[in-house]
Amino acid sequence: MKIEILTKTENQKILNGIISKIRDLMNYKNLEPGDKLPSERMLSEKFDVSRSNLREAIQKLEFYGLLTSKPQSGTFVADIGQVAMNGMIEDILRLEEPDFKSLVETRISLELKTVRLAAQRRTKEDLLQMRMALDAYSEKVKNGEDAVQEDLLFHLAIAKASGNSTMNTFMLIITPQIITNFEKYHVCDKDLAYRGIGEHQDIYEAIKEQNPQLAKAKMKVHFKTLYQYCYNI
Amino acid sequence: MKIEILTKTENQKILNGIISKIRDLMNYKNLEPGDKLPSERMLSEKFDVSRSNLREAIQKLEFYGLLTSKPQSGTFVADIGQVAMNGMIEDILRLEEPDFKSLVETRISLELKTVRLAAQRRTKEDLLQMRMALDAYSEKVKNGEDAVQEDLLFHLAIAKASGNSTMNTFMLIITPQIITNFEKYHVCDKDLAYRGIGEHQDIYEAIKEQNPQLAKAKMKVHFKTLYQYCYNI
DNA sequence: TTTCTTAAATTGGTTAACCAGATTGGTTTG
DNA sequence: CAAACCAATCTGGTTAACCAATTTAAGAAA
Repeated sequence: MKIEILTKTENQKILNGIISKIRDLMNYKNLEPGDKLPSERMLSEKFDVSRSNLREAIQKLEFYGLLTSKPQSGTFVADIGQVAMNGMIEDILRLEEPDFKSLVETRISLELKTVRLAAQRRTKEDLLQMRMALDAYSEKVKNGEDAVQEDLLFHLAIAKASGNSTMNTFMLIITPQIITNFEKYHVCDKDLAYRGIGEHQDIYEAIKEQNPQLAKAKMKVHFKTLYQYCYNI
Repeated sequence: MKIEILTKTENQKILNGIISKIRDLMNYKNLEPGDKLPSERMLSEKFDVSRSNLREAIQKLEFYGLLTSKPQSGTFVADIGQVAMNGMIEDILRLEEPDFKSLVETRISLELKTVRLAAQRRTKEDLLQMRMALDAYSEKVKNGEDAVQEDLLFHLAIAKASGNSTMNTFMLIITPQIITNFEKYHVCDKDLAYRGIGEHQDIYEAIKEQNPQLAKAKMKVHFKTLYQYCYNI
């Protein structure tokens, strides 16, 4: 068989095609939670795709919790009924690449929550890590150096201190994309960076004092100065 | 070479081991943004792991936006400096499986935002889809059937109407895990389901009227009844 | 007829061989 | 001397062969 190299978007298209075929099959066969899918080999032949592509598709559905595969046994429908299964797969297929505005919106929403949780739950170790990130940030800014990374680490330290592993994960997912965009558009100028020092300090103090409402307010201030230029992009 | 089948947790451990080795290498070699990593074959030999395992590790770092690999060319460090790179990898390695409480907290926080955005941005198609999900839910409840799926689809319709693809994705990620837990602990009794009809209706109306604050308030009410039993688990 | 045993077939996971495109270094050519 | 060219090599991606655990069902034993 001839080997073909695909770009990532082409590959994505094929994957989505396979996923929709899997959905159709599950509907046609009326597969219910716990039922076993046909084997990978059979499906790849039936759909006329390579087994590795089919595997990728299954793994994507596994990521969203819709299928689970057991070694040497089979791939099974998760505990999700047909209605929800169809709805979710449709959503997954329609998912588009996130735009910068979506990322920023989501970050603000998440951080206004993590900062409150951090104020409630922070341990001494959490405080120490935040302190270190904060100091590293100040140092860089005062030396006139770029401090986007240190800024980021301070915010990630807050996410960690929130004690919510889901939000922590989400912050990790969106953070690098935000950094990339920030650097691309040169969002951070020096004046902004200087103001950032005091704002970080305020947030840190509020968390230290375990004052969730104050922490949230200070985070809001921080975002306001951060993103006042953003929406012109 | 002898083939070994691993459980998913064992595999996860190996993956994390490889990731930390990649981090060490990047530090030792002072790799900067844009620099090329050694080839997969070299790394797999150097780390004494299979190439496929190494590939998985790289793909995980790609998922978090820390590396990008170009076909027939190489794997490159993303536009993230060494400090942030180290911090993020450390966070990724420490990530634990989300507990139910984290999921619920995150869902509430996300949905209180998506519902406001949906009220601002919903199109007529969005309304239609929400209406359909809502009717399907009522129907099921009135027939005394389980309606967890239809409930879910209503909430996903709101996420879609929010016009924020990032939040939409996040909702898709956490939703199946929440359903599974709900069904496991039998959170939803019939009384709750009946009240859900009216609450959904209220949320829908607020979104239709494009009243973000009211929509948020109604969503809060909905969550209150939904999760009043949850925290006993 | 029922239950236990066992061997063959099936399955998802893993490894190794292979492919096509990109890179690179040297050579040729203007 | 510089630019264009070309082939050998290297790279990530893809496929096919292989592995071991599981499942299945046929056969033996009760």
